[in-house]
Amino acid sequence: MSRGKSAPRPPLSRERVVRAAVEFADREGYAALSMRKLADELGVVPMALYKHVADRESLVDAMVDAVVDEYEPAPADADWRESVRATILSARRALARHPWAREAIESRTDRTPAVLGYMESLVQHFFAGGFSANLTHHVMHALGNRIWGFSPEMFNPAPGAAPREPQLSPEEIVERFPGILAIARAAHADPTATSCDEDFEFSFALDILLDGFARLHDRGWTSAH
Amino acid sequence: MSRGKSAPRPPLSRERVVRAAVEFADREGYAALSMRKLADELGVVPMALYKHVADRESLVDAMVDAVVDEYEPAPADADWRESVRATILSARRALARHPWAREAIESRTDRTPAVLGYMESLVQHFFAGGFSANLTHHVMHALGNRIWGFSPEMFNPAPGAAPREPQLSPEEIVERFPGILAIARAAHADPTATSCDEDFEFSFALDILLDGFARLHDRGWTSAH
DNA sequence: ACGTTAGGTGTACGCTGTACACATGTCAAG
DNA sequence: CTTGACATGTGTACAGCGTACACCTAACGT
Repeated sequence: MSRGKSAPRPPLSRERVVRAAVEFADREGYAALSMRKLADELGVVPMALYKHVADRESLVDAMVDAVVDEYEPAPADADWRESVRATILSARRALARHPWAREAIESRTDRTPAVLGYMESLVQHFFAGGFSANLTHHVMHALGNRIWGFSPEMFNPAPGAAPREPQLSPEEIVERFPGILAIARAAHADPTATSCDEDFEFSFALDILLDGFARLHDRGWTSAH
Repeated sequence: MSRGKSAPRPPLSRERVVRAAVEFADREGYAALSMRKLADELGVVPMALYKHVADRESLVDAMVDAVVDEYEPAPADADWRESVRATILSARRALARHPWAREAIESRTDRTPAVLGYMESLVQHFFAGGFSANLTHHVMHALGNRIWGFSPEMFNPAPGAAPREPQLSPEEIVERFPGILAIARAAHADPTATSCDEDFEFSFALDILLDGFARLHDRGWTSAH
């Protein structure tokens, strides 16, 4: 009799699971993502997911891979500096589309092949610019998580999170943290602005690092291990 | 009669709870810490903790505060650069004593007064060096999480964590990630060494940033907002 | 002597990841 | 056509989590 059931649900697949997870996290945030809610989303019982992903950890791995897949390659004619910069800013654009990816990436301990591939591409940009393996090693460390297009939020709390406590009165802030207050105001032409231009801050720090790399490279720097 | 009970347990207090939590995390790791296990540790029922801390989040806040309290002030006669460097390296030493603090700090969204006080002290070092509020704002962003004494682990997986999958064969690594392999080897005089000198990498990146800050400061740089 | 309160207890709820046994539907081999 | 294997989805169950809420008990100020 086949089945004229109400919902002729397409069969699951690893790819469908991962895509649904990405969309769910885009919509509801990383913290809201759970195996059970994702199963609900797919109209399926939680354990069904485990036929397609080993566990939650490897699902997140796959989600990160999906983000990395969105990175755009650097223009072919660029020098090392432009290549690295363009690649990292492309990562940053992908991150803007998937804000949860920051938390996901920070929580990873293992590197998937896709992730290693991305890091390899950065390394090759430095090599193409004549960087030694030694210097490249150190500059990759110095970039750190910045290769994923994010730097830690210094002043802006995570979006959508209300402070847990009243914390401090304005008077106390003025008295105890005048410096923080001053620099918070100094960054904005509009002194009532509440949030920083994160893109600017990101490029600012990135360029300082790239400048430093260039200088070390020019003078043939190497660590004296 | 009074009570000659077997365990004349000292009464709980917020400080005792926090200290026990710090010791537990030192010993068992951040992931292992739960309200229930901590209560066990203190010979008390889980809900008893809630008489002293509002919830798990504010317990972690207090734990981070405890770490920040261990930071040592910079020598009084140092210039801005030495002061900042010494302060941050002091934070790094505290982090070495409390490895869980990295995860804890990364998971914070609100800043406690103690945390703001630490940031304020850094800001004041820059001010004392003649930095404008504007430049100080940007350099604080550029430092990012580095002010807490850590940079992201690029290559070393979290200590004590076994890889979940065999991942890739050595042949595949050689073929697909020659650059990563090269830089992994280049950093160590001993090519069989498996881990990086994280302290070196940390200072390396920190000094590049401080160099950059000094240069911008010397030329009176300001963002053209 | 008595009401208030601070601190510890016990129970309970809803949430999480996932182990395990089971049902079903598809397909290859006999 | 039958049969057995395999892939896929289901259902139940368990241990763990944070924490709300009602309760008890001991100490203390009046």
